[in-house]
Amino acid sequence: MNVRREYEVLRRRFGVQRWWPVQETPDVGAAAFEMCIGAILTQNTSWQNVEKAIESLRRANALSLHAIGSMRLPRLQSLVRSSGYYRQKAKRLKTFSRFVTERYGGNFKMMFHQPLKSLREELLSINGVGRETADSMLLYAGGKPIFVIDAYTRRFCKAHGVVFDDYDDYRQYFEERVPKRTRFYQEYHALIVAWGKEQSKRKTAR
DNA sequence: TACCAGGTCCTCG
DNA sequence: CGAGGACATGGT
Repeated sequence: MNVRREYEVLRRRFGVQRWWPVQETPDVGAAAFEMCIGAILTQNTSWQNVEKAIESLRRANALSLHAIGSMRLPRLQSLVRSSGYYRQKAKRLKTFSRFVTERYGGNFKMMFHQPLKSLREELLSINGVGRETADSMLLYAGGKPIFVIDAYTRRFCKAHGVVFDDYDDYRQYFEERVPKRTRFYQEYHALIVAWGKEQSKRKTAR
């Protein structure tokens, strides 16, 4: 497929998405942390359910490294319950928070100051953080130029006759065909999600 | 009622 | 490795 052209097609069809402008928020650290939490909670789960969980965390004043790290597990489980797999996810949130606390002395933002490649490796070493989750964190929280591949992206590719076996092949496919710019990657992925949602809506309407 | 949703990890052969 | 299963809620 013509990856550049398909971007324009999506852009005309769905308009500007501008997901989570973390870099333009007053408290960049807080917004980035929330983005990372969202990335874990959304694993194989609808965003709608994730939003409820994030709202619960916010109301409980629990959207911080320290809060999640020190909270009792059952309490955290009940706060993220609506996101599904809630025992597993509560544990993953804790693992992630503890990792950052130990590795960076609780200075969450410092994490994104190291070289991209080693940072990605590091994220992947955390239990509960796989490639899509790591890349979402890098792209949307860290503002790093990494193209995120998810179920929608694979479906989008397939619809255009492009199929690979491996996750990283998809990533490479996009990255070598569009300008290496964070904003562009963010917007493109968001547009693919918009496309994917419309597809599933249409399917159920048939 | 059944099926799906922006994955990841573990186990077994 | 690689296939298969577990994890769980909320919406349609």
